[in-house]
Amino acid sequence: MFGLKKTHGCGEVTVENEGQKIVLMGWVQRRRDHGGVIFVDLRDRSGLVQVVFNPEISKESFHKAETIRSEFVLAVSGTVGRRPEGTVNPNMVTGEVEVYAHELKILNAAKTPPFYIEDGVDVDEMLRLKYRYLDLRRPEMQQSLIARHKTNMAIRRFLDEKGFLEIETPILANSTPEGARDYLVPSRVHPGEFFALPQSPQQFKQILMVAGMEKYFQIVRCFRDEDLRADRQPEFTQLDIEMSFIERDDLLCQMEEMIAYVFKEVLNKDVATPFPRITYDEAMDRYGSDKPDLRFEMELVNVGDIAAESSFQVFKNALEAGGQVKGINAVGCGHYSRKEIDDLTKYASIFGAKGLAWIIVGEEGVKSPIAKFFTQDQINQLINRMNAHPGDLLLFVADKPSVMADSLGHLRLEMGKRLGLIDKDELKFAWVIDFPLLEYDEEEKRWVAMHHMFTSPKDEDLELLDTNPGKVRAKAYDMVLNGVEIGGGSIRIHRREIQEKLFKLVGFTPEEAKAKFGFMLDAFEYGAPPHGGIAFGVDRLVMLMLKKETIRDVIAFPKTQSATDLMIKAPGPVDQKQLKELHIKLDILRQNN
RNA sequence: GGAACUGUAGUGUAGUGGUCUAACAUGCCGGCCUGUCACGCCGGAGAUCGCGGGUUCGACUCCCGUCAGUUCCGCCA
Repeated sequence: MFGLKKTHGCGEVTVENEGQKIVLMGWVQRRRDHGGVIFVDLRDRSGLVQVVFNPEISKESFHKAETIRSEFVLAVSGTVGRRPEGTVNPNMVTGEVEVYAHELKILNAAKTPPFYIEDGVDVDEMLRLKYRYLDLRRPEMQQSLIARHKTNMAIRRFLDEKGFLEIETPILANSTPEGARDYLVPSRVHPGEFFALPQSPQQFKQILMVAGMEKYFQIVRCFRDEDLRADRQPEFTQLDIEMSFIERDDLLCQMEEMIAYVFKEVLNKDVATPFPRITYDEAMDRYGSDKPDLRFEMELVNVGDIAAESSFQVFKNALEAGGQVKGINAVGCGHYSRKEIDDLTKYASIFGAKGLAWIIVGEEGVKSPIAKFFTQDQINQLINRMNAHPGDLLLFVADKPSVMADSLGHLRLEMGKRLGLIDKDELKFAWVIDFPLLEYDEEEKRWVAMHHMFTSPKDEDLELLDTNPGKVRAKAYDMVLNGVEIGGGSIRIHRREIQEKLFKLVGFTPEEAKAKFGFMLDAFEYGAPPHGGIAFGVDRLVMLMLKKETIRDVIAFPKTQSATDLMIKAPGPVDQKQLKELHIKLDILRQNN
C-alpha cells in the first residue's frame, strides 16, 4: 500500500533490535529540529520512540522531516541503534535506543490539534469531548480503554470456564412499569406504538432460565433516561448474570471469585475473599448508607437516649416524631472556625438536614451552642459514647431516619476526605445483604419494590407480607467497593402465589400484571427453576479499578451532563419526512425548521 | 425542576470600576542551530474578554437574564 509494512510498535523497540531494519508507523508526538539533525518522537498505541533524521543517512528523508508537524502520520523505515553515550533518556521506556531513518513517508498531514496530546492535560472537558478522537490518542485514555478491554476479556474467560453462556437479548424491547424513565423508539410498522430500550435485560434473562440455559451472562448496553452524574450515563454497560439451581451464597461466592480473578488479571492485584457481609440495617445504622465506604471508621453513633434526657427541644422533637439522633466524631477538628462549621451545616442541609449540632471538646470543658441544654453528666456521656478527646469536633444530626442517615452519612464521607482518612490504594469490598423488599412511596401512597418486582422475600419473612410489608427482607444483595455500588441482584421469585402477592402489594390488579408481565407469568407456569442473578456496572467497575473520578473517562464516547454528544452533535432534529413515516407530530415550535 | 462553581488569543491562566491600546506561559508562523528529548536563541502573528440587556461619565470587572460545561439535590426498581 505504502510500499512499507509496519514491523514494530514504537514503544516496543528495544536494544534487542539493535542493528535491525524496522518499519514504524505512527503519529508525531514532537519534533525537535536542530538545524543539522532532526529528532522526532513517534507515537503509536504501544508508546514512543525517538527517530533521528540525519542528512548523512538520507538527505531526502531529512528534508521531508523539515516539513512535518505535530500529529502528522508517518511511516519510517530505519535502523535501530543504541543511543550514543550520554544521550540515553531514562524517562523513556525506549530511551536507550533510537531509530535512524532511511526512508520517510508522510502518510498524512495534520492540523495543529486544539490541545496537547499528552497525559495529565488540564483542558476543558467540552473540547475533549468535541475532539474525542484526539483526546483518545492520549496514552492515559488509550490505557483506560485497553484496561476496559482486558476486563471484558477476563470476565468472558472466567465465566466461559465456569460454564456460562453469553446470550444476546433484544435492544428493541418494551416499556415496563416502575423503574427509570424509558428511551422510546417509535414503531413505523405499528403507528402509535413504541419500543423501549432496555433499562436492563432483567426479564429476558429470567426467561432464559425458564428456557433451561442455567448459566447466562452478557456484557450489555442498558438505557435509562434520567439525569446524569459523574457515575451515571444514559447508556451504560452492565455485566448481566443469571443462574439456575443456586442459592444466594452460591452466587455471592462465585462473584467474589470472578471479581478477584478480574483484578488479578487486569491489575495484578490480589483481592481477599470472601468479602465481608453487612446487612442493610447494619450499614444504615453504622454508616448512614447502603453502600458504605469501609476504608475508614468514623461510624455513626446513636445518642438518642442521651438526647432524650436533655432539654434540647430540637433533638427531643425529632425523637418524638420517630426520628433519630446520631453523631460522628471528626477527630482533631476542634479548631474549626464558625465559618467552617457553617459550611458543614450547609453541606448537611443539601441532604435535607434542618440543622447540624456541634460540640467542640476542649481540655477544659466543651464549646457548643447546645451545651446549655445538657447537664455536665450528659455531656460526659456524649463524650464517652463518641470516644471523643480534647481537640475533637462532634457533629450531630436529628431527623427522621432516612434524612439523618443521608446527611450524616454524607458528612462522614466528607470528613473522611478532609481528614485524609481514605487510602486511595485500598480496595474495600463488601456485600450489603438483606435489603428491604419494599419501600413506601409517600407520593404515590403505595408500596414499591426496592429492587424489582421479581425479587424473592426471605423465607423466614414470608408471613410478614400480609402483616407488615415494610419489615419484609429480600434475598437481594449489592456488591460495594469503596463506597460505590458496583453490582446488585437478587434471588428471584419462582413461585406463582408469591409473585401474585407481590403484584398485589405494589398495587397491580391481576389484569395489569397480566398486561405487563403476562409473558413471564406464562413462562413461570411451565416449570421455572429456582434462579437468581446479579448485574455489575462495568463502567463503574473499570472507573474504580483505574481510580478515575468519572465513568466518562472509561467510556470511549460519553455524553455530557445534559445528555448530548458534542462530537456527533446528538441528539439532533430529523426530517419532516421521517417524522411523518413514524406518525409523529411535534407539539413544540422549532425555529428555522 | 433546584443549588453551586466555571466561561478572557489555539490551549492553560492573570487581570475585581479608569495607561486594558488586555498580561504571562505554552502552542502557532518565520529565521538560526548536528545530540536534543518540555531542545535552545531571535523575530512575528494571534482575543470583538460565552451571548443579550442593564447600572455608570466609563464595564473583562458590578447587576439581571441566557447559553454551555462540571459537581451535587430531586430523579436513577
